[in-house]
Amino acid sequence: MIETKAVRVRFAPSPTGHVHIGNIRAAIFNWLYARHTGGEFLLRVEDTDLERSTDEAKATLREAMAWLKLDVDGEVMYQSQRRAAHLAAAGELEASGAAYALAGADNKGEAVCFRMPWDSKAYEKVGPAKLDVHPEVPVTVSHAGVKYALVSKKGKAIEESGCLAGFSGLRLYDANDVCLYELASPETVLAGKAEFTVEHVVRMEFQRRQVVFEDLVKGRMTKPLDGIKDLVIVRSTGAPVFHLANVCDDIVQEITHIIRGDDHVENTFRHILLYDAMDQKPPAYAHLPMIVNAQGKPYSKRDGDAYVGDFRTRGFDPDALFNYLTLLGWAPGDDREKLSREELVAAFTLQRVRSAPSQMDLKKLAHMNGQYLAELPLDTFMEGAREALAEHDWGRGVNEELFRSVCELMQSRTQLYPDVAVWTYFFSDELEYDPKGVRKFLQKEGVQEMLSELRAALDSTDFEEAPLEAAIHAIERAHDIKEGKLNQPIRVAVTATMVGAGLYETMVLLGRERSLARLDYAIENLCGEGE
RNA sequence: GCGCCCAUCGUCUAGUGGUUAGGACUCAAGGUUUUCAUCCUUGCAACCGGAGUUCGAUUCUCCGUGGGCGCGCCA
Repeated sequence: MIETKAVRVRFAPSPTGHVHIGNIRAAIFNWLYARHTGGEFLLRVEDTDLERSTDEAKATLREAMAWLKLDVDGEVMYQSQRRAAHLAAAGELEASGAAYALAGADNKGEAVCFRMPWDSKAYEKVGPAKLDVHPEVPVTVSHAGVKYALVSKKGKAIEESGCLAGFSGLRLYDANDVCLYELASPETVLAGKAEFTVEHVVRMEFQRRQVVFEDLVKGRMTKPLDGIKDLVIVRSTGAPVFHLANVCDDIVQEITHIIRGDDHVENTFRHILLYDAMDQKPPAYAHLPMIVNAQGKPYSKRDGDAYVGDFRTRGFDPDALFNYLTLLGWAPGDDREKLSREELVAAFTLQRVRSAPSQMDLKKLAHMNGQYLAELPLDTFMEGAREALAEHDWGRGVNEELFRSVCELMQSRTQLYPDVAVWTYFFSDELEYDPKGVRKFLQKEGVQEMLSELRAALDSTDFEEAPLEAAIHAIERAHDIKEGKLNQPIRVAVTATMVGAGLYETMVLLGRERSLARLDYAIENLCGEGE
């Protein structure tokens, strides 16, 4: 019988700035996985870099998560408070011989360095390796690794180094094919009892080994051990390094699945060895593809739209953004795209995550946002609209009843909240008439006359949809033009634009006084033949 | 430079050893609508290249090419 441990995942951002769209996507995937499996979603704030971590960043982080409704289970862990535990772990590693002291380059003290273990379950033999070495640079072999120089195409020396474990069965040869050195007993070297510097080496041979782990989205991952370096886990200042803190805390929080950005793949090869050295079983890993900008490049500080808060101020709905971001690098496998939280939770699996980077498409996001806005409860829509309206002078302190009616009328045709900028004509009398509309619909033969007649007729017309329509149609019939032909001229006259909701409804909302005043203004000042 | 990873319409993606390679956004053309939006119909548009395996490769393998990531006493 297999006992399956309850899933525990975490989002572990470092609060050094605004929350990046890629970061929050990692949070979303973690959250989805936790909810899908009935596990727990933890938050760990990695604020060990005290100089760059700010309270403001911590606050915006929590805001962004709350906005996207990413509810956290359990206590939030602040990594800065775990420093003692991290240092203790480093001490144990050093005591057991798994880590060693490293003299600081600037003589400021000793750092602690984790040595890639000589043996591990994660290693796998891949056969012999042969490397050409630059003869003028001596090869050094010590418990801290092997340093050597390869030869570039132009004959220059390229300095390289790798952990000692990467060079099992190492042999160094000179130009006469004489073996100058053989790593016969790694124990002696590992214990720091012997160190070698060998000159005039032109070739090195060793048994290549690689580190292996199974990634839930990328599959089997391998990396040659000789390309891996030992890892500083405590700085010479005495501060624990990310790698140590990260692994220690994941152990303490009993994290079962680490779901994070692709940029951490390389760390994983070393982290699993750290787990090993601490006698812990590594968690499962899932590395998510990166999100890139419209140029196909990673988001940088120059991309203003990379921060979660920006999406909010630009008028996106959190559920729409959540839905869209979920679809970046993941798909349910059928043709569904607009999915509710529940549907997303039900459908989400790590197996279906892609492993190629994907680009944001703001147009598609906006389209989806429009769908979400249209379905929002009126009161929720009003909140967002009110916020966006407050950006405009004419949009503050508006009549509540009118505002509600306008929202009702316009909700279905609003894609982004800032689109409410076009609602001016409902709330203000300072209108800027669309010149194209004026030319096309008002400065036409007969329009002035018909509008005048309509104006007169409206004095005795109820401002309700049906009577308005009837009155307009009567004029049209009298002038022998198609019903509806007069609507656009009227629209331009009373709203100053060519687009909007139904004309009759719009006029009702505008009310008699405003509608007639604008009609008067238009007849007097805007009509007449254009030249 | 070295290492790891990736590659289907412009973009997000589905999919298969034999399919008219499907959907969505965008764009274009129609229809509905008093206009706009919604909605509906139609259209444009993709398997990076080359070898190999195979009766057959977009799919499997290898080699290129392109892209991303990593190579810190940052996280």
